[in-house]
Amino acid sequence: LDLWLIATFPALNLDIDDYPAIKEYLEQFLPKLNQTGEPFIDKNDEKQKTRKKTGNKWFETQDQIAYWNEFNKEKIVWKRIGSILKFAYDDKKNYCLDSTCIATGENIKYIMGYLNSKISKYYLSKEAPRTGTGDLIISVQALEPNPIPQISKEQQKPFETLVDYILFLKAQDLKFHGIKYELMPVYFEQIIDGMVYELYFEEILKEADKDIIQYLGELPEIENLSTDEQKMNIIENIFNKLHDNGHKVKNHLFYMDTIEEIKIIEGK
DNA sequence: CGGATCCACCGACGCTCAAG
DNA sequence: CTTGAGCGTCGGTGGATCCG
Repeated sequence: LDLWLIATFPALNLDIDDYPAIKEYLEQFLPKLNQTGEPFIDKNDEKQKTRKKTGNKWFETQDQIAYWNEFNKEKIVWKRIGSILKFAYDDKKNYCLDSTCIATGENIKYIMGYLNSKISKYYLSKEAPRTGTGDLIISVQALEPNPIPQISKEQQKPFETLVDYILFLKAQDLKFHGIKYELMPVYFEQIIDGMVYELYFEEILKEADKDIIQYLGELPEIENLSTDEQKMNIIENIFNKLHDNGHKVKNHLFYMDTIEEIKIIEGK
């Protein structure tokens, strides 16, 4: 299945006459497509408005989007406004609308993992501006001052690998596999939450013998494995090991909210 | 069960601001 | 002036839930 995206960004300076099939298709939506903001009467005698007034041509999008090529890069995508914060990873060149934001650049998987962590959500819920109805506005302005711990590529590795595990698991039909498999991505997310706490409160956690990063052990990469079965086997083995009640990671995570700072962040 | 009601969310709007 | 980024708001929608 081939899907084509028609993206008539003004910044592309397209001549619609070079694309007769697209022109013919879009013309059926005139005069609605005009960007004059003027009202008009449609076929059913209903009063309608053309699109908002801009200097752009009738077949073009409303916003300039000179940065359109950023959509083709590895990126984080999130909904700008809402009560539930989710930061998604995309390397499939998805284009998205004004109701979302994207971020491209370095360290994408680590930053995505961080932004989805409890500590980041706590920070945003305190610091980000809100709409009149109380929804959070997670704009560029809200994210820029976010104190994301800057760590080396080497330190980012376990974050990235766990992100890969979670992305793989969430792409599977976990209900079909069973309840244990549904728990796996949830637990790996908890581990990342704990790792981010450790970046912030390393001294406190080590003092209380509740740190986890040094106990994670080897987390094998899955991206070069050829079959989903191989990936699932690796991930399940790691899960079995880290989720065992005798394992320090499980034990330390379970009691992490005895730390006062973490208790506050988790609202307990 | 079907209709009424609610509510979170999406897409789009109108606007400001910056730079040239 | 034009181009371009992006902020905060709002109406409509559709899924979820309630209720008779």
